[in-house]
Amino acid sequence: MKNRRITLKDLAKDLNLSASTISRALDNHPAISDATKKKVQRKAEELGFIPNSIASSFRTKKTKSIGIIVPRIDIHFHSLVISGIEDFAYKNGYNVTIFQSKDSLKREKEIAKILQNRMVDGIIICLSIETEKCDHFKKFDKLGVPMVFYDRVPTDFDANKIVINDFESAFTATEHLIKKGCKRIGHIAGSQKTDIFKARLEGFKAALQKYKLPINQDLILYTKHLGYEEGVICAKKYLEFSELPDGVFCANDYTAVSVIQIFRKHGIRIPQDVAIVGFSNYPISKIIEPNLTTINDCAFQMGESSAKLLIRHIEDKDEFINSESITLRTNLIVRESTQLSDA
Amino acid sequence: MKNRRITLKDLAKDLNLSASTISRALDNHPAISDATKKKVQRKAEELGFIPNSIASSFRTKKTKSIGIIVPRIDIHFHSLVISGIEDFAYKNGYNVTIFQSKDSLKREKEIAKILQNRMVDGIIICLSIETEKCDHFKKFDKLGVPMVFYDRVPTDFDANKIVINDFESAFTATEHLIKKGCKRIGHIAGSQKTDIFKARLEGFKAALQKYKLPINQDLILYTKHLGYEEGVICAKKYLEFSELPDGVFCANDYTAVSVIQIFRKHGIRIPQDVAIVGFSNYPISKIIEPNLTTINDCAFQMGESSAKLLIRHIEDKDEFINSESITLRTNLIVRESTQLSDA
DNA sequence: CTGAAAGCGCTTACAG
DNA sequence: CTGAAAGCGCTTACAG
Repeated sequence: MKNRRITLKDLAKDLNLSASTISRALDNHPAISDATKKKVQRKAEELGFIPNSIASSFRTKKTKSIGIIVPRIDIHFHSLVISGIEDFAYKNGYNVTIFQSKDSLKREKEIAKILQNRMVDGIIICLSIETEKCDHFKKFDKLGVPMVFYDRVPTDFDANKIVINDFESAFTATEHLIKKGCKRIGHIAGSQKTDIFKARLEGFKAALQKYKLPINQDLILYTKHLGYEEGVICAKKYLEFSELPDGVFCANDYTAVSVIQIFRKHGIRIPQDVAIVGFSNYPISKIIEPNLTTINDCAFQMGESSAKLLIRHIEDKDEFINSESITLRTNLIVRESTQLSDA
Repeated sequence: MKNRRITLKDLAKDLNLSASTISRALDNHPAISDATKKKVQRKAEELGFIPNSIASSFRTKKTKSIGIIVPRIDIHFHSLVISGIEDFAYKNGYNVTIFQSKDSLKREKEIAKILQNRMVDGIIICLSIETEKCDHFKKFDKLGVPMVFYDRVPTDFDANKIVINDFESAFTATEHLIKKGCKRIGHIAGSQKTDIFKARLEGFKAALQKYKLPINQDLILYTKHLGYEEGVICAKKYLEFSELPDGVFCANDYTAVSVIQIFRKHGIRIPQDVAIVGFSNYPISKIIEPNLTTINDCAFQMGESSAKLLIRHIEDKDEFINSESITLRTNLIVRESTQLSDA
């Protein structure tokens, strides 16, 4: 029982007006009289007219659609970013089409190819972990399709970027430990191939230097993916030392959680014996006992900002701007893993 | 420096062929000679021709696009489902556009209105918590746009559904506690306005009945949203009883985690004194100590199945099928919260 | 095996 | 304030 859908023409015939007038009336065009607009709107409502957005996109070459490429959407950080993007996009009449690169460069390239078919007005990207060169994205510049990168951003060309200040955040986290009296501070680092983890390590070192604490290379442990299991291994390494660290700054919350759990199993009190700081403010940081002090990386806001920047670039192309780079403010959330609760 | 994009016509002129032939050649149409196909494909490659998918959609009335409406994408369950949908859709040449209802009926209706503009070939939906009547989705049936509902599904009309067997899963979870020797089993229930939580409560009761255990209403605690904080409150209620339960089946993992934490704080051993089972297999269930025994609700598979069913309905409309309902298998993952580890 | 032609449903520059 | 006309870039039924 599929009825043919109502088109502009149907409305036009019904009202004895031209399709042009109908189109303008529905678009609230200033040249159309209020009487006509009312009449058209009422009729459109009555017949249940829904404009064919594909036809409109085809004609205007605007899809009001944003493409997103993320490594995986089931990683909490990315799902929060996407949520922020969707929220801002929705409010501004854009919809959001998502693709997962699965951290595969090959798949990222495939997706980039697909997105050239004019399905979207702009693209928001977090690079796959495998991506080192971004040639497959350069063509969008030529095509006039704006891009915004977040979190993992290209280093080989000038692009719109939304990032947090990893160096400064790591500095703040480490400084917090120092101010709590820690003198022998460890760091669990992420892959040094990734800029953001490199910056976190640098921020860590810089804080130690500022406060004239020695940088003890043994206390810096490196992981590949900052996974929970890798955190367990790091924690056990610390336990083998003749002297424990009295504070650990972990480059993410997963590893921080494993350190807390392993240390506690060995009767080490947190924060009295060792204070722990994480990074990202994952949901688990509020649940683990003791609650984890961590850096709030503002993922939702990162999504909002990405969408905002992208839509601005879509809607008014300022020929003088080549690229914009925005750094978001993070904040340290102090919880029990560095501070005894009052209770 | 935006160059005009290459179109079929450009290729046609270049090769002294008609646009029809180009179109067919690129589509691998059987009537076109292999020689021509080769020639066309080579030229297309050379000039960097990318077909305008909007024009094609407009013409064929197929967008190769799926719409998803979820309450929130930053809820882990939904992000897993979406991941499953994206994965299956991608393999089959579909892309995926997401909308968040934010659990608001008003917003869900707005989105339903937007999606009538022919942007998508089909829709996958998890109803907002506020939704009781689904009139705003019925028009898609008339329009011939297939829908698949998952998790929270409509009860007021016949629709394609993908669900798990909540009753049976709850039965299994409770039976597991009984077989571990529990005789006084509590249940933390979700809102009884939601079918799935009602079914979990029923499954709980059915297991008790089967094993001739009394159903003690006092031990059944009701929450609104099964939130972590609500779980804390429930756990404290249990502590006020003259006799503790010796097992608790929680309708989700968050409340199970809070029960574990609160009980342990009061020196209650888990599983020796009280055994705990959750529901959903959230990431935290593997991290909390003791690890949580829980029902794996197969969220990713639910996404895959939803996409598979939807695409089947999009691609070959079988006039005889009015609606399909698929129930997925779940499984109990036994961990330390009900069983002492060997270590 | 290939081509000419029509048309999908809008929007908009131009004319009045 | 309104209309006639062209056209966006494809696809496909029809013809040869």
